[in-house]
Amino acid sequence: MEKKNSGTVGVKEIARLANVSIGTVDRVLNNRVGVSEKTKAKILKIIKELDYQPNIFARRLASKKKLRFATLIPKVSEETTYWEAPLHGIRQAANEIKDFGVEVISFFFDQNDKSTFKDSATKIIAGQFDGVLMAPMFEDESAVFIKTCNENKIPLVFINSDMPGYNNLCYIGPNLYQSGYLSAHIVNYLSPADKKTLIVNISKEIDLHHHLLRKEEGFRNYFEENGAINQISKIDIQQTSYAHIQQKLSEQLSKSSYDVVFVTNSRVSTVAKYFEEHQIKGVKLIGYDFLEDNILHLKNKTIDFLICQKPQEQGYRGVMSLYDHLVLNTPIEKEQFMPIDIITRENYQYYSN
Amino acid sequence: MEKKNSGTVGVKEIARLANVSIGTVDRVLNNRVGVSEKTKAKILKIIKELDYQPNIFARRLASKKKLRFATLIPKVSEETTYWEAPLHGIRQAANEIKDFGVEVISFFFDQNDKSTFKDSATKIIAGQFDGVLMAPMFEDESAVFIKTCNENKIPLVFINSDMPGYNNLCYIGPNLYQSGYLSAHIVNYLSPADKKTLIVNISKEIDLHHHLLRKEEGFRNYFEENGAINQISKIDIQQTSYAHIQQKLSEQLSKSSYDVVFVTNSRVSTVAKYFEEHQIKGVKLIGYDFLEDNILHLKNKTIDFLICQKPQEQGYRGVMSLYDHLVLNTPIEKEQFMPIDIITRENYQYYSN
DNA sequence: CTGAAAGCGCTTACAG
DNA sequence: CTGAAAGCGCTTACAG
Repeated sequence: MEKKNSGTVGVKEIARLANVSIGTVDRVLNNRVGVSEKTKAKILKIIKELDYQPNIFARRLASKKKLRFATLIPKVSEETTYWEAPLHGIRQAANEIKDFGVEVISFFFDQNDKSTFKDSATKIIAGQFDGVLMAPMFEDESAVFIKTCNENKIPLVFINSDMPGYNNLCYIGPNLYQSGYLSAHIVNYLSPADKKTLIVNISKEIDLHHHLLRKEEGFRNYFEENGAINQISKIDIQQTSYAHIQQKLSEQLSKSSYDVVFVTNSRVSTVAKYFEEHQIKGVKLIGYDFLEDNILHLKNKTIDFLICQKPQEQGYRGVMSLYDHLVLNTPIEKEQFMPIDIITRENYQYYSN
Repeated sequence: MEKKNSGTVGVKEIARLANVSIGTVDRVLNNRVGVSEKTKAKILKIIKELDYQPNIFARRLASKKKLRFATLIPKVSEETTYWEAPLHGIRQAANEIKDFGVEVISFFFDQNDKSTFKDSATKIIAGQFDGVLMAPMFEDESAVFIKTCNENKIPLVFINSDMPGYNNLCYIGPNLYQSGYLSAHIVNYLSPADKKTLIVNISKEIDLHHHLLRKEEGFRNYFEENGAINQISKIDIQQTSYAHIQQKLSEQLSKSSYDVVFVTNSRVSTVAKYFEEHQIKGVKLIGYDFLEDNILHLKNKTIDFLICQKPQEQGYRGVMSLYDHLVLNTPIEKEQFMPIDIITRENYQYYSN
């Protein structure tokens, strides 16, 4: 009467071998309390010897356990649609794991208003979630939130920008310094040999500004380390309205002309708009992110290169990391840097964010 | 006595509503024979009204159905390790879906020996597989194999290179023309303005050669369409030994010097080796593929750019497409072009094949 | 053409 | 601390 399934062993077989019931096997399998050390050891030994692999389908079918993840990222604004992509990735992951009993709930904040971050953070704490994914943009407010999560033993994933020195499960996002470094490397290939380069930082929030400075640092260091001839100027624009940006750019460009302009974030489309309106030609323009506006100017030939770091995948992998950690108990790599993709008008058609 | 699971409906509920047994519901669900048109219609109606979604876990747990996929790609040779990556992707996919009852068996052929392709193809036909993934490198031999698969109603996925006009499930791989076009676009940014460019095709097999010509075509057309000043020469090297390549390159370079050399495949490392041994400097070198040898020369600064098209993902998505088609019954996109990635010495660290 | 029962490999109360 | 039973939502023979 061979009625065993071929090859794979199950709880029943383990129970038989250990002379206990399957209930007891289940208890040690899911390390629940209420098993004597002795029988526990015996069962553990058998499990190991047999290299027992639980059947995830049977487990899911029988289990009623549910997990809940919270995500906390900036909301999509008129100023930038960048955060659509991570949200899309989060939703994709949520969809894939919902059949496995996990629910993902999204919270948002306004990049220009720290209080909205605090409000959402408070809601998440109150919501008793099992895992959290966040974009830690505001340092102080994030630090407070992280501390509370740590106290409640809620695993935290950071995406898009890191906060080193905190107790998070992992970081998934760009290496900012290296992306600036790469940009300089590209610039270095462009003619003429002794180019005049302008770095443009556009950002309202001081906290966000730090990230741009990391890119600037990478950019500058490339030229230093490689001894390339290059004159670098820079301009910080701390208001994001077009009128203001326009005025600042006009001031700067009246003082000097440039061969290359490097915009350290996705606002590059604003600079492109300025170039087009003012008929500025022959200046190589490099910026960040695969956004509709930017792609438009890439097609126009106003923007030459866009650097992009898979924002959608950041959201996707962020949620999946929580799942892998909490459900599958897989070890998670602490720092997961995204590829640094170079997008031009001849390969953007096939790019996947 | 509410013991129904919240929200979701199952076969039991459908059976109750239709006044039949769950066995009958199961029959129409999996469109098996032996149900009267009348009850079938009734059940179908209820399924639709309830928007019934089967529980995949229960299905897998209860089902004993197995599927078998075959893959047919070149074997890794000393000449090139390129095919490690697609194989790796295939294995990754195989691993992910093995719990879902599908087995993936890999067959190989020698790129320099068509008879090995035919041998493996024969084995696959004999093996009665449910789906096939292949790299259709040899046109005539592939055509015969494809025909047999079509007759046996075995779905076919092509990776790496396409064979348009055949009845395949989908193609997953590069747009060769566009990758040549992009390469030219990059070259166009390089100094000096009026560069002398050399195209190098290295390939033994005539069939493979066609693919290189598609890239060359894209490369040349870019300059034509963009009216850029450029002098293009080219050299076809039909033996792949280093001695032969060396001789051919020496001949060519003795006639003229070049600013840029574009190698249309992964053999670019051989050209790099030649440059290093012969102390040729200041020539920009562009080629294909994220292979260990190539990356070495990228780090050396002999190779400037590598174009890469995610070979591992091609294998992964190829197998997954068969799975999605056969198991999940998802619609599959016929042409799936890979991104065209630009790799330099400053971003290769983070590249994922 | 249709139904009733057993079973897939787990987890979940419940009883002791 | 441990066991026996019911059940998760399907599929699979088997009987009629």
